Amino acid sequence: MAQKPATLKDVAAYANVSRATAARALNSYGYVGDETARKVHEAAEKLGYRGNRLAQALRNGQLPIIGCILGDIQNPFFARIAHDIEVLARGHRYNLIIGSSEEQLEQEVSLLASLQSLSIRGFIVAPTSDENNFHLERLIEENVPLVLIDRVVKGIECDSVVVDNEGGARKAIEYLIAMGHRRIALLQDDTRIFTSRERLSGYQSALTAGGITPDDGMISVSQSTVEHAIDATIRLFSQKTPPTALFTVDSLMTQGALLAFRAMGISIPHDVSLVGFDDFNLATFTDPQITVVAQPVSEIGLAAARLLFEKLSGESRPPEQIRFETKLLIRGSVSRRPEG
Amino acid sequence: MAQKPATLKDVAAYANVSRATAARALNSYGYVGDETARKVHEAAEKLGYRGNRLAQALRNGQLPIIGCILGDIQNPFFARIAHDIEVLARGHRYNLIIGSSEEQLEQEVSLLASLQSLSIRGFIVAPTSDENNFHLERLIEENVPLVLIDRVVKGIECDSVVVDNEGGARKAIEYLIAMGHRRIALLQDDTRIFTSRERLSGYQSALTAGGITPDDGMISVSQSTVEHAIDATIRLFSQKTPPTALFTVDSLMTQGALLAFRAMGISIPHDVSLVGFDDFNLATFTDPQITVVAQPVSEIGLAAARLLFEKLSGESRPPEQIRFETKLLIRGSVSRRPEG
DNA sequence: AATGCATGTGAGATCGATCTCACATTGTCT
DNA sequence: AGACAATGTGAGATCGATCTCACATGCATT
Repeated sequence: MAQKPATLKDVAAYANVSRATAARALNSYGYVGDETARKVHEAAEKLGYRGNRLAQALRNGQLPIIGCILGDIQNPFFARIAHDIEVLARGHRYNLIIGSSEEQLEQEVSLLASLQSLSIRGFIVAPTSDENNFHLERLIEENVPLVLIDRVVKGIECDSVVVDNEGGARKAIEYLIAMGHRRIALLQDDTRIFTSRERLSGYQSALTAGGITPDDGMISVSQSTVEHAIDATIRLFSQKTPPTALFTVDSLMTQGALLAFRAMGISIPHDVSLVGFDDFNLATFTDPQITVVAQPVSEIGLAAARLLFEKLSGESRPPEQIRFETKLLIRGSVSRRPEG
Repeated sequence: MAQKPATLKDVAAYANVSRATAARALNSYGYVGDETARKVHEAAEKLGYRGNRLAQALRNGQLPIIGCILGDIQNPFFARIAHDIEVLARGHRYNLIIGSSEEQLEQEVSLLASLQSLSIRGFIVAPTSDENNFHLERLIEENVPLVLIDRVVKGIECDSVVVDNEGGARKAIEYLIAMGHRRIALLQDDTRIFTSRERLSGYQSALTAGGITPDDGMISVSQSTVEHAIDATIRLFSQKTPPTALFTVDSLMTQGALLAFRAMGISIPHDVSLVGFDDFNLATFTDPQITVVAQPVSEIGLAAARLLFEKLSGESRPPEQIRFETKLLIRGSVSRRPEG
């Protein structure tokens, strides 16, 4: 059992050279005799030598791992992004550490600290909060490559990849208004979260532009899980004068709303119209099919990883802020409301 | 910019003691004077000292990180498990590295090697293949804590957490047979994969027990993604004498089948009956609601993490093999077939 | 022959934390 | 007083890979 993995010292001893020479041969730098190099490689092969990445990292001050701090890996949006980043990272021989902040600033801060103490230099973060981002500021100051994803933060100058949340929400609400709705509800997660805030703002500005006064009773806040969204939807639609339409800010909440409606015996689009932010697999299977604001999910992770590796390869350029457009996919979950 | 993080040496210098004493004070071991300890803690505070986990890991030979190699993080089943493991790991001050094998043995092997060279000692793996598992054998030999999840491998003696795949599949097929179906198709992923093989075996044994000869034309293999499953389903149901019922082996494939049926204008349960393995959020929202074999997803990650941490804390006991039961949730996607 | 340069190699320092060992102080007991 | 423990501290080794420096060679040029 447990024979330790071979170290460089073992290889050097086996090949009858010094550690320095062995290192030169294996990493091909400096002068090494052909014959010596051959011997070293042979020894490495024989002993099954695979460098200790920990020692290498300690020496050169950084670990080839990308730290990825997301809201929740169970959200298919983040899962897709994580997957895409991992694939790209693999191409650069990087691994991926995924941490969930669970939308807790404290957890985000401590995760980041913990990863930094691993000499990880390269982060992709979906920041939870708009404020108290000293931890991110410090990364920038220390010149650690950082890409913000899905969310940006004021005062933090760095690469970022987001979508046009406000515009997307506005399109959704304008469409609902055009279909005759006036009592339009919003199911969102905490407004500490950037996307939530932006989508709220698109919701509000579209309402106002449509001559409708935003009403706090039309807004419900819940965590972004199917279960919480079910409760929040039920609360929203148990009012005396319930909304005629609902806009949900992410796909888990959309699914929660669907399940809540079913439980309450509310039919879509007959009783209530629904538009969700972020498309999902079964949006076209449900009856009716669900109208959504789609984001180019497959491009977000890719873009973020690309930006990060540019920075990691030492490229120095001004921060790049990528913002993807969203698209309203009109399906069947919205009905025209005659009276308005 | 970029002032380096404080090291133990800095703290020691600031507190006017040696590195050894500073270490003793911070890690509270050995003898340290009260006053000295106070000074050291004060210095650490002032300098914002947070140990370098890399150096610590190099020293004591292991890194407090769990390596988690799953099939595909985009499958909600694995995403849930990863999430649960992460939460538990956080409690032990461990981080989680997630790698996707993408069901490629080669990728699984190289991921594992790469994580091992980080001195990670503690793995949770959903092995891709039943054969050529030298990499896993080596872990066992080297006494590295390993928990297999969702899948076991013959010849590898270690902790594992799986569900009763064969029984679950059998229940599904028996139910379909009882409802009068005889042309029952199977949509599965590669039989290299343990769960796929077990579910296939449950499918076959139930058919045989029901007096039905298994027919290869009734079996379609696809990768476990919604897109691939759509294609595979279409192929399956474009035959001259198409099946009257379909059993799908995971939730992404179930969703693919649903979308394929919609695209082909096939109605459930009127034209085709459907049972899926693994429940999913919208299974009760679709019309009809989808009958599934449910597995206790929330317990799998928890159990795996528990077993792993038992081993990591040095507990030595014979390998524990946990197998959860599955449950057939009868909803509305199966119809009785009069003629049989 | 003396100088220069290209080529090869090894000894030792370094990264940061921790641990062993040796060396001081005290205080306590015979 | 002398012996011995309990307490407190620092010097140096260690983990494994890499890099700098110094030191050899050999060959070609003046």
